[in-house]
Amino acid sequence: MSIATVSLVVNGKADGRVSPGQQEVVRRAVADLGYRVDSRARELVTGQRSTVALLLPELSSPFFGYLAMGVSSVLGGGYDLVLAIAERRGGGAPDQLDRLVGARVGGVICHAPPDAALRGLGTLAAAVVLLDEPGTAWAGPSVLFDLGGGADSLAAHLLDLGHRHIAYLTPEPDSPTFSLRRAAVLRHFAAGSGGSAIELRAGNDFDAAAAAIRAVAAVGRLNGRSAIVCGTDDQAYGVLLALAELNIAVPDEISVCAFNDLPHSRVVRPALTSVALPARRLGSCGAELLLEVSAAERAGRRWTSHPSVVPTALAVRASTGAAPRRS
Amino acid sequence: MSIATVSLVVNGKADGRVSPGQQEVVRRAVADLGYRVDSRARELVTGQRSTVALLLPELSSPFFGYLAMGVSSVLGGGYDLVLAIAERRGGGAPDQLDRLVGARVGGVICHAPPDAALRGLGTLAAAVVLLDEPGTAWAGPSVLFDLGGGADSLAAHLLDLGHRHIAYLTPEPDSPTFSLRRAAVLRHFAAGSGGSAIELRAGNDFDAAAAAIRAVAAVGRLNGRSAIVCGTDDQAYGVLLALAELNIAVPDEISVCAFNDLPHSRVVRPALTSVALPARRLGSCGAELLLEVSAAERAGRRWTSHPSVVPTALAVRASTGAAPRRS
DNA sequence: CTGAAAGCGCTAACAT
DNA sequence: ATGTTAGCGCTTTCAG
Repeated sequence: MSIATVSLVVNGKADGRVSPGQQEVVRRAVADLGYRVDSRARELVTGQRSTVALLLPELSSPFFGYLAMGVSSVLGGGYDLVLAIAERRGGGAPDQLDRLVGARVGGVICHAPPDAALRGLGTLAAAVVLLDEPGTAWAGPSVLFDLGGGADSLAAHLLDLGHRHIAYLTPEPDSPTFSLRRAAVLRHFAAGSGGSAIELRAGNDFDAAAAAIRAVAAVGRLNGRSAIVCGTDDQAYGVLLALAELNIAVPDEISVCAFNDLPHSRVVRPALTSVALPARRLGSCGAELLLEVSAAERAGRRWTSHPSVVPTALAVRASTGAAPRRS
Repeated sequence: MSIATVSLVVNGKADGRVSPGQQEVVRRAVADLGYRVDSRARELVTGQRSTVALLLPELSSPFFGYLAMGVSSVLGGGYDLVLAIAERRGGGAPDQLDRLVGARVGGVICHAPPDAALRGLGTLAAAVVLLDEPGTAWAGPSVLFDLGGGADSLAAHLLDLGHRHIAYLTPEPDSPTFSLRRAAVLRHFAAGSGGSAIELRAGNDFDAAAAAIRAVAAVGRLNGRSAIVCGTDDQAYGVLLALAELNIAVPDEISVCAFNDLPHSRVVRPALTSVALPARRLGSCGAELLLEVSAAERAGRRWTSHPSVVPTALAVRASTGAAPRRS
């Protein structure tokens, strides 16, 4: 039993080339010794790549958890998924990228890359797909949310309820997905159409959002606003917190809504009206796209196409109601 | 400039062995070509392992997100983190493990492994640390929450408020961490001490928990219970949902509390009293432990010690209040 | 100080 | 049907 024979058997290429007897012998030995092929050595000689990297800014929001599960589920048992969390403060993104090229990953799926990383991605010599990164210079494969559609539904809902004057709270640091959400909502409340909007900024977490609202309320800038629209659910939760403290009734005095529709939006009080952004599908579409792209690249074709877009839907709940009559 | 010289330079072992001139030449070439060492080939020859696997049951709860971030932050740039999600239904755990041994991972950090996986872990020939898996047959390195302490605080809080008759909702499928939480709470409400408890089971998500409560309330089994304790925050959110539907006031008619203290527990209404289980620390301690263990193994020593335990703390909020006078 | 050579664990083409 | 050989991209002796 030579070393090459073993290779043939474990790779299922032993069809007419190894006698059934030998095959059994090999199989038993493999089982007894608990032998597994060293995938690194295998890839070294075959040149195939069986690991894909998922590059995320963080993982504390369930949004990214769902996204990762979506990716994982389509990659399944066929690939190793390496997780790179590019926590902004660390600035460790370049490091992470270096590791990935060193590991010869077969592909990268990337959400909200720090700008430095975005440039580095080009160098990667691997298939790259970008997620939820609309309207950047990126010409490569990507999958987007239908944010425009979602924003339109949300605005229509608000307009229906009589809201004309809103505040828009947007996460900072800004990013393309956030600025698109903002622009797509705000254009429905442009001054010309009899509406108006003020813009607020705060970090993308409960406390920062709550603090921003408290500060704005303290100087009376919320007066005359009948709705607050937030870039993310997490911000909206903070807004709800602050409004409760301030004894401002939602939605009777002011309506609140946002983008994401995390599961928790059903259970906060009042339950949050939100544009559902199906993260899991974003991840699974991204992974499927990556697989296609890298297959195409391996076949020598360059892959070109418009971004895939995953649909969004407005979930209407108790946090939005009719605008109060202006006093 | 030979191939070996390059190796010396890029590995910083060129001290007195390569002339400064050559070093510069090499460095420039490396920069120009964008060359990175192939870490797979390197590890093939050196025998070192620079990737660790994180094995999780799912990622949709922020709990696991924080855990993963904790792991990632201590592993930092030094290791690749491969993520294996062993979604229970898939039963894909054995597959996942096979991949990991094939990839020759240097270590595995594991939370709530399916039983099949747990057995397989022994075979792994890599350092393994278990997280939040108390009192199993596992004798190896692990890090635990101080669940006993947390349960005691929670029970004391409830007892203080006059609660004697509770319902305990526990996630299913059961697991060691869940059964320990349950046992540690329930012993404070044993029949002998003038208390009583009924046990409820439901899947670990909002809807399953809500359905369980509705079902139990429908047959009047909640009568006489002044508090519901849940194994996880997610269950408690479902309970809150169901109770609101049923027009049962929390905490005036019935108190609700749980384990985990996810960030969202501050924003549900009423805000949830919960035992804080710092997931991020669990992850970072786990990663540190793994690093120690594998260093020890490499040095030939076997690593033995008691499990590390990360402290817990009770966060008291509005969902628990004085037990109503029994009618 | 530098380069040639061996070999890590594998696969694929080539002999036997 | 089986075994032998040549490398995949590296690191590490060991001669020059």
